[in-house]
Order: sequence, then C-alpha cells, then structure tokens
Amino acid sequence: MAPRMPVSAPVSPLTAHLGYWLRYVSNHVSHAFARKLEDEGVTVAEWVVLRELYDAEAIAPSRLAERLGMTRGAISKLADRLIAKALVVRRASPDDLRAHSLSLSLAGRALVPRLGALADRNDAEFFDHLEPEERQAVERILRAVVERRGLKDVPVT
Amino acid sequence: MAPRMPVSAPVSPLTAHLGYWLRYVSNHVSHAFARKLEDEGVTVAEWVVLRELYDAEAIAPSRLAERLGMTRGAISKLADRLIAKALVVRRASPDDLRAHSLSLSLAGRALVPRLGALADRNDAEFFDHLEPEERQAVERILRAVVERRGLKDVPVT
DNA sequence: CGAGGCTTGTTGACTAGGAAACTTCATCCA
DNA sequence: TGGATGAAGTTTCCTAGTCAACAAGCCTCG
Repeated sequence: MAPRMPVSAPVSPLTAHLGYWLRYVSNHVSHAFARKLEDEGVTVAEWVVLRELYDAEAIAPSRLAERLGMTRGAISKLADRLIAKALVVRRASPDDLRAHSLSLSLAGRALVPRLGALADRNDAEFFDHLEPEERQAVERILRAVVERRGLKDVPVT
Repeated sequence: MAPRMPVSAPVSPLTAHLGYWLRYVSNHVSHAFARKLEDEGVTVAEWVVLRELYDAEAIAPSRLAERLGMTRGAISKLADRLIAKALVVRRASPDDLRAHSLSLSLAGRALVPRLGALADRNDAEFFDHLEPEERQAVERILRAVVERRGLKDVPVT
C-alpha cells in the first residue's frame, strides 16, 4: 500500500485520433513543399492563389476568399504581396466601382507550370510508394468526409 | 483562326495531390476542434502540450519542442501562457541550472480528461461514419508514410 | 585550471492570418 | 428621390508561430 501519485483517468492518446495523423502528415507535406517553393520565392498560400488564377483568367478577391477558405482581409494582403512580386495584376471593375479583379501577369502565368512541377514532385515524394488502390482509397475517403460535412471552404497553409 | 488568349500548359489541379486533401480535411478537423476547445479557454497547441504532460509527469521544454516539432522559442511562450492559466508549473532543475521542467498543475491534470473527451468527440464527428476497415486503412497508410520518411517531429496547429 | 564550445531557455524582430471596424459604392424600395 | 441596407476591399489590432541573437551554465581537454 505504498503512497502513490494521483492516479490519472485514462485519456485517449493523441495518436488515437485520425485527425492527429492527418495533421501530422499534412504539416510535413506542406512544410516540405514550402521549402521547395522557397527557391522560387513563393509561399504555399501564394501557390494556391496562383494555381487558382491559372484556370480562372480573372477572379474577384471575395470569390477567391470563399474558394480558399480565407478572410477577405487575408486575400487583400496576399494579393498585395503577389502584386509586389509582379505575378498578379489587380484591376478595378468598370461596372462596379467597389469590385476588383485579380489575374495572373505574364510572369505569373509563366511561373505556374514550374510550381506545378514542384507540387507534383512533392506529392510523389510522399505518396508514390503507395499502391494505386491505397492512394485512391485515401482520396476517396477524404473526399467523402468533405462531402459529408458539406465543407465548402478550402484550407490554406 | 481567331486570335486567342495565350494557351496555358496543362498543370495538375490542386485536387490532384493527396497532400491537398490531407491539408483540406486536416484544417477543418483542427478548426472544429479549436472551436470546441475555445469553451475551455485552451488552444489546440496548448491541448497537445497538456496531453503530452499528462503522461510524462515532468518534461524538459527542449524535449517537448522535439516531440511537438516546434522551436524552443515557441514552447517557451506556450509554457508562459499555460502557466498564466495555472495549468502548468515550471520548475528549475536542481542538477543543471540551465534546465527547467514542465509539469501539470492539479488544475491542469483535472482538465485533461475533459479536453480528451472533446478530442474524442471531434474525431468521431468527422470519422465515425467510416467503416472500421477504412479508418484503419487510412491510419495504417499515414503511419507508413511517417515511418518511411523518418519523420520524427510532430505537427502543431 | 580555464578557455572554447555545447546546450538550455528566453527574447526581439518579423511574418501570416483572423476578427472587426471602416470606407466606398450599389441597390432597393417607401 | 433619397435613406436604409448591405456588399467589396482595406486597414488595424491581435495572436501564434519562426528565426536568430543572446545570457547563463555545463563540460571537455590541453
């Protein structure tokens, strides 16, 4: 009957949660990607914006904020940075004096494929050893989670 | 032969990368968890530290930094906050005058099970609809990625 | 011994994003 | 028509990290 430290109630370990593993791996993937992008002078958030603009031709900051799950404030600053890097152009809308539009500069458009290659390479480094079925299973499951939760805003960093 | 916009080289969409889906889902899981923790006045990073200390009795800030994949600077400030909330105690080591140790206060120890329940609930909200095999498959695959990359530092936010 | 070189923890400068206030403009409808 | 309402963007303040410089203390080996 030795005196003992207070006995603690059992609490699930961090590793018991799928969310833990998602965050763990996701953080490492993003971090590795960030280091690759560094050489091109771009952050992950900036890459996401550039990639989004690559398809969109031109897009309003608000819509971008919705799509990326960021606040308009954040987009405003992000756009400032991208404009300072001459990768993005901001234009005032002729119809609505409040509205603006963002689109890629020529330099921006030229850069995206290079960054895309880095993104491909990064993903491959982490996941290429998976069996195709495994890879598809994970993607399918994650998509289903998104679907089920009705998530509409996208992550960023 | 109408004049056309510059034709863009094909670039994989963001959604082509598994890393994208990991980040997407992970961000939402963490965010939802953060909102639950809010009621208890604690952040996700703080929860991770508390949970870590729950098992460890006492631990050096540096070790914590390694385990959590944060810098010592970040841990230093994080500890300040937890101490300010009276959830954690910092003691100087008698042997090594540089070294400190962090451990839970009684209030901290009492809080962890409550937070653990929130963590369980949060994970369940996102992933309980999965078939057990699906859930296990995802966990197994993510663990394998970690193993394979030799990742040793853990994510945070 | 004692000087150089680690390690430990803290601090300050900086970065990126969120929340909310604010400006400017459009719109709607009484 | 003109005042209320609300949307678009920007800005300010706050938080929470990193990085790099630092002080203090340990340790090693000449």
